[in-house]
Amino acid sequence: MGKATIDDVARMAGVSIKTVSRVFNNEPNVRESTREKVNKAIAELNYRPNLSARNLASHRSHLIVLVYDDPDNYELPSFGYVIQLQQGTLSACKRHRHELLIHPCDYRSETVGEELKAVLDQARPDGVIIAAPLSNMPKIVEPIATSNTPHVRLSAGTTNDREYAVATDDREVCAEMTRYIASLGHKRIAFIKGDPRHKAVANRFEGYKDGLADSGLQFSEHLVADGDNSMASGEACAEQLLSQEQPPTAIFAANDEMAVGVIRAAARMGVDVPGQLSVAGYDDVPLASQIYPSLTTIRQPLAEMAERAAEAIISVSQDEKLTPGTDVVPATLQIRESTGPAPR
Amino acid sequence: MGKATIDDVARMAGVSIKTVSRVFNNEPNVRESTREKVNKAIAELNYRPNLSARNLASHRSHLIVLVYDDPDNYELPSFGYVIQLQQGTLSACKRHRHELLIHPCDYRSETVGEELKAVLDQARPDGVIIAAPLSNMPKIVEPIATSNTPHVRLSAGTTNDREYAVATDDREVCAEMTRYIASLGHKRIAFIKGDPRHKAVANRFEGYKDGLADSGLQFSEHLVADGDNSMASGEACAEQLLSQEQPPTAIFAANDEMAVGVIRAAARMGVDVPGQLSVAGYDDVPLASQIYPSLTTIRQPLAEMAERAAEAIISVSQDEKLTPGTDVVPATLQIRESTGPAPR
DNA sequence: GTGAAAGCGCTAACAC
DNA sequence: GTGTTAGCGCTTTCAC
Repeated sequence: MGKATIDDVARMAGVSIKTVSRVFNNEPNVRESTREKVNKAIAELNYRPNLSARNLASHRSHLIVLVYDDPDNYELPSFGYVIQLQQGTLSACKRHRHELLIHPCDYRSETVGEELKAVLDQARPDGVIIAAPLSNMPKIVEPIATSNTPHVRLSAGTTNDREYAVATDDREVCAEMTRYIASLGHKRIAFIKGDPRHKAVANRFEGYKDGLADSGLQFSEHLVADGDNSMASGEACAEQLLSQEQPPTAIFAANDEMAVGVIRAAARMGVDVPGQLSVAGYDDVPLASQIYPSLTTIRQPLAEMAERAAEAIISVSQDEKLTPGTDVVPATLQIRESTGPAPR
Repeated sequence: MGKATIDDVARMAGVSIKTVSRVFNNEPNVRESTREKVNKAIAELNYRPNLSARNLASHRSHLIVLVYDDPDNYELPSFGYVIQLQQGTLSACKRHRHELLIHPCDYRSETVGEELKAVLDQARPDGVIIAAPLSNMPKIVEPIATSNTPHVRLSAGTTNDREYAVATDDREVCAEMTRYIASLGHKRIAFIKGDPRHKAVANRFEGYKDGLADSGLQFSEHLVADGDNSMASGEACAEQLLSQEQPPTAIFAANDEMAVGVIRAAARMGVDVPGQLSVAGYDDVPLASQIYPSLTTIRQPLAEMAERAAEAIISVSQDEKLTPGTDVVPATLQIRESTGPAPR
């Protein structure tokens, strides 16, 4: 009655439980005829090994935990973010008969670290996938890392060469965005750099320079400002850039937060976006499509990234350690209202 | 290091493991001073019981499975549905230290029943929450029922008196909507029925008739059209209804998709909404608040329904059986722009 | 190739 | 009140 145990199968097939275990786990050293007998019994009894028993004995849970920012704090547009992450993870899970446990968390909470530790200690998942922006928060990542659970960070700004991560080809797609802006007729395209500690952000700056070169535009230090990834820094940089004698007609910020800061600064200064100033960001955070004007930005292929992360975890749970390095998945432009033809 | 076991705690507190178990599970018959000693050791070692071991020994997994229609098959509007279900379930889970395993499924798949059985046999969750429309499909519900796992169906059209379920008062709220429309002065209020296979939809029609009666209006077959839940069918029905000699001044559709179809048809026919025609729907899909004019509709409290279902499962996993019956969570009218005073 | 025995970390049933 | 003894259903180790 759906409750067949390994003993039932062993009895029915006339072998020991160990042999059943071997067959089910595709281990070698089983005679073909024995394997068939066992498989027949498994099918007949509709046997499914009890996950808990398996986990307890083998330290493998066939469980993956997905950690992301609680959409409770947002509105509809962020739902797509969550669903994509889930779908990507699930497709890998289904393929390998793993289960997905979701764990949205509020990074503002004091106890979020404790909470995560509790989940990992209790459920002992085979691995954890940490979505951006949480993947960049020590408060989140550290408890997971110290719990010794294999984990994959998605689009982590900083990468540790000893870990495996999944990210997008920041440099290439930033070059593409820059070329797109140039194609609208802009000649003075500024860039706001992000926190220099984030390696990814450095790549974005390189991409911007590549794009300028590709478009036959001159790079100028006057069109570069140093932000720190915060909205406030975006505002400050925008003010600085726009109060020059030859202000830019477009500003490309290394992340959406800063880009939103630019839009706010422009509004305050009476600069029309996109009429007088085009603005672009990076990440396609939910807010990007909510503000007015909606933000042209770069969108990461979340489902595919999550899927790769899950695959990595699953493949490793059968062997040893996640091989260090970063898997790169291409990102795409999301053209919205904040960019338009150059003025005049 | 985060791997403290019950033995470690027992040793540290100078008691037996059974006493630790008792303390952790809040069982009675432990002297207060002992309890304190143990709790101190638990805190010091940061002890978390291993879920698998617990499950194996107690047949309680502290896991809830949420089953819903795979949003892969849909578009953005359905995401809110999924997120609400998840959030409702999660808030009950967090409160009781349970974990949530999600299982979207494609009801079109041949093997969906097998798949569900496999999940339940392996993970042995404390319970399963089945969201509509899957909660109405024998193909989905039956494998779960026969697996003997406690399950709660959300908004199931048909209910079995031996089971516990959570639903909305479709009929009552539809009567309420009808009365509301009548209160605006409308005398000819039409109704568009949905797919007849959905029992819930039949209830909506009954509610419409109740509402007419309550308002002293005559029911007329000429004011009823048969849709199939699609937007296209809403358009077709609207055309049919509006081209009568005595066209209705209000149309209440059994779901939002069809109501949106009505609005589109009206726009095409040059009928002003709500000036000449009031329109109402059911479900409060995201699109309802996005279109112009925004749609007056009925909102199901999905998160709350899921939360109740989870609470029921959790409370029962500590005792015996889900008490049969249907918990009714009231749906509410969302009055927006598409309804207004009757013309003239 | 196959099986017997020993546990994984917990809870249940029953002592004391 | 508290501890002891058995398992839960598997995998692991190691013997055969």
